[in-house]
Formats: sequence, structure tokens, C-alpha cells
Amino acid sequence: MSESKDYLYPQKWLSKASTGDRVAYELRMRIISGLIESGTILSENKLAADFEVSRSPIREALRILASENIIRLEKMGAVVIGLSEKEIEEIYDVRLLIETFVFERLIKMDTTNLALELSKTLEMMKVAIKYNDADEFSYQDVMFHEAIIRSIKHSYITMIWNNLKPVMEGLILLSMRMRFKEKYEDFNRIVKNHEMYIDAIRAKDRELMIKSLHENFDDVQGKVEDLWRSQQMLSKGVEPQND
Amino acid sequence: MSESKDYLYPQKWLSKASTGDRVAYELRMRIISGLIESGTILSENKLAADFEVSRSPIREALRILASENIIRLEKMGAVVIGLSEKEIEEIYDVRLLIETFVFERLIKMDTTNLALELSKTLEMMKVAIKYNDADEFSYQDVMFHEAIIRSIKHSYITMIWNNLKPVMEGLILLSMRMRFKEKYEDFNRIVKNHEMYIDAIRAKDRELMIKSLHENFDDVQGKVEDLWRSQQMLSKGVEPQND
DNA sequence: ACTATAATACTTGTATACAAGTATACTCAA
DNA sequence: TTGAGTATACTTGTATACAAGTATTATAGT
Repeated sequence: MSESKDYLYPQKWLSKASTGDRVAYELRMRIISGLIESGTILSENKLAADFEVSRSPIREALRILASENIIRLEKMGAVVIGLSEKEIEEIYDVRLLIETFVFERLIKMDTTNLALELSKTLEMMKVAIKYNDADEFSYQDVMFHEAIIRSIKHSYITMIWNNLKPVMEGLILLSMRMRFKEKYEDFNRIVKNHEMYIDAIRAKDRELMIKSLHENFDDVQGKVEDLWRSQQMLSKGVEPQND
Repeated sequence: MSESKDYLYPQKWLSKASTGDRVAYELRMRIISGLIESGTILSENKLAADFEVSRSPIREALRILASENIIRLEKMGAVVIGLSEKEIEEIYDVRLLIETFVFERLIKMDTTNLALELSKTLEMMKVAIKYNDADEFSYQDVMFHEAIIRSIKHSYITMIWNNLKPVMEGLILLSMRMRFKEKYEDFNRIVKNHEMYIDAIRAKDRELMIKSLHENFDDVQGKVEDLWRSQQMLSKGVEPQND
């Protein structure tokens, strides 16, 4: 894990991660970005050689990615599933599903502290926009939704989130990096949308929340084609995994 | 993995499983059943010695159980979380959530084949009841719900199911073993309930489906206290993991 | 040219070895 | 008795070795 290649995943987010986790994060980004094409067969030995680590952390990484449904472990090799538009839609189905569930619980709770935390996070997002920091913006965006989901303290909803989060984060990272370069004006809408979400939580307004969720959904979902373009862009200079 | 202890998980279901999976299945049962108490700290070395395997499959098993939220990996050792009533309720929350989602999709599909498959599975359940085979019954019960969930071919809903399934299966196994001994009359109601579910799917009757789901929910959920009693019963003769 | 069989070069699964870090217990000093 | 510091026995993370199985390739026979 010490090669000189460009990494797609922000290295500073990995300060405490084990080698296995690092490999998983990086491999995930390469798969989501399309750098490693769907259908590719990954071998533990080749990956170990590429990342210059032993098979142990590679195996660990492959199990993680398999549990996220972006690869499939077979008898001989791991087959890359990747993310087609269908899968991305499905991810957002699940996000909608769990955030709707969460909101129903939130309605019965005191949401003052949560709303406050979300406001803070949104402020950070604004700063990230100001300083053109796509990665930091993505991080805060993910934290925004994580804060909402964790707030109801439902361990099995949190479990689903934990399984979904890495892929979501990857998607958001790629999407935001592209937009910071090409669609800077998008961020006004994104900020507005998050403000709407906070208002919905503060006011416990179910309709407003659904509206905001769906707009956020359309915001990412509708722009998938752009994302694929951006992936082409980001893929330059790094060679594919397999021959 | 060749010790002479009594196993809680049906060994014949593990014919093709790797050592790591076997350990995971067995450990999961011991945790769910309360045989290994919540709060216990599991060490890889001790587990490896107990199961008479190396640390590699043990590590694999621990990762699996951690992703299912029944243990928590820490710096020194894995802490058993287990299943309190809160967790069991949460599992059923999620089952309700995803099965409701699935049903909405089913309504837009041709459900003839699915209804047929479910009828077949239900027949098998009846045979299992007739021959007093709790494990076979549990297996078919799980397959019943799995068939429904898989039928919509939604990879991320399937992913959630895959994460939930092992724990659900364990709960059902323990619950059914107890009932076959103590509450045989329950099975009439369970069969009726599954028939209702099939009818709902065939007729695409949303209300009937919700009714059946909730009854099934109450059926297991309401009987948690019994389950704990049964766990005591099943736990006899096997000593705990830790000292 | 084509099939059957054997050799080979891969694959994963498991066991083991070693390194680095952490908690515990013990020793020595005040 | 109490406290600081050190030794020790544990822990996990990673690398490596080996075994068993599978696909592919090469070879021999027709």
C-alpha cells in the first residue's frame, strides 16, 4: 500500500485505518469510478502485488467489498459488479427508505440538538464550498446524513447505513469533485436543499422532509450521466487492475 | 472445528461452508441463544483454541459477526453485543421495512410464479411440522421470506437481507425448536398466516399483506420471553466461551 | 484436424510466524 | 501503604508457507 500511483480516496482520511481498510477504500473508489471495469476478475495475488501488501489485508478488503455488493466472490477470483445506473437507483431507494423511517422516529423525539448539529455541519459545508474543497464538502455531506440516521439510535438501521455508507461516500466524492470543476452553481441548490431538510426536522414537517429528500435524490440521481463523464476524467493516468 | 461439543447450528447445513463460515454460524447461535453472554470479551486466540482451528478463519468469522452487529471489534478483543429485546424489535422493524418495500414492487409485477413457489415452500413447512422437524421448518420459513425478497431482484434490498438473514435464521431456529416441544399448537396459526401472505401476494392486496406481516411480527415478537426460556433450555450442557 | 489425457500454472483456504502495541501485574522506592 | 516505573503476558495486524482444488495449456495418439 505504498506505491506511487494516484489514489482516488483521500489519504488523510485513512490515518488510523488498517492496511485492509485502506485497500478496501481505494479499491472501492476504483470500482465505483469505473476505473476497474465491471466484469473484471480480481485475484488476491495480483492485488497483493499491485498494492505491495500480503494477501491477508487483501482478503479482508475483498470481504468488505463483497458485503457491499460491488464485487462477488467466486471459486476462482472475485468478479467486479460495479455500479450501473440500476445499482445507483437502488442505493437511493434504500437511502430514501431508511431516511423516511428515521424521520418517522424523529417526529416523536426532541430534535433541537440534532437541528443544531446539522446547522453546524451545513456551515462547514459552506466553508468547504468557499475554499473549493470538494473532498471536505463530501465528507460533511455524508456526516450530515449520518447524523440524522444515527440520531434515532436504532442499531439495525445504523447497520444498514454502515453497509451503504462507503459506496455512498464514494459516489458523492466523485460527483462533488466533478461539480466543483464544472458545475459550481449546483452548490447553491444543494445548500438550500439541506437548509430545507433542517427546517423539516426542526418543524417535524413530514411533507417538507419528503420534498427535500426527493429533491436531493433528483439532484444526484438525475445527474448520473455527468458522473460517468467525470469518472472518465478522474480515471486518467491510472492504469486498470487487470490485463 | 472438530470438537465433540454439541453444536447449536445444524451441521448438515454446513456441508459446503468454509471453516470461517462454520465458526461464524456456530458462534452466532451461541451469542443469539445467550450461551455466550452479552459483554463477554472474545479473543481470537482463545476461540482458535476452542474451535481447534487457526486464527485465520476465526478472524473471518469475527468480521462477519461484527457486520451483523452482534459483536463489536475493539482494540483488545471482540465484545459480544448479543440480542436484547431492543435489538430483536429493531430486527423486526427492518424486516417490516424491507418487506413492505418489496410488496410495493410486487404489486407492479406478475406474482404468479412467486405465489406458486411460496405454496411449494409452505407445503414443505407442513411436512416439517408433521414430522416434528423444527430445523427443517425453520429453514423453509426463512426460504419463504427470502423468496419474496429476492423476487423483486433489487440488489441493495437483497444486500440488507443478506446481512439480516443469519441472525433472523438463528432467532427462528431457537424459537421453533422451543415451540415444537412446548407450543405445538402455534403451528396452525403460523401456517394460516403464511397462507394469508400468499393470498395477499396473489391478489396484490396491500392491506391483507400488512395484516399478515404484523400478525407474523406479533407471533414472534410477542413471544420473546418464551424464547429466552427456550434459550436457557438449549444452553444446557455447553460451557461458556470465556472464563 | 481433433480428442483425450497429462502437466502446469494458476486459484483460494488455512495454518503459522513475527512484529508492534496494550493492559496487567509486579517490583522497588518513598 | 502508596505510587512510579518496568517487566511480562497478553492482544491484534500482517506476512508467509503450505495444501488442495480448478482452469488452462500442452502433448500424444488416432
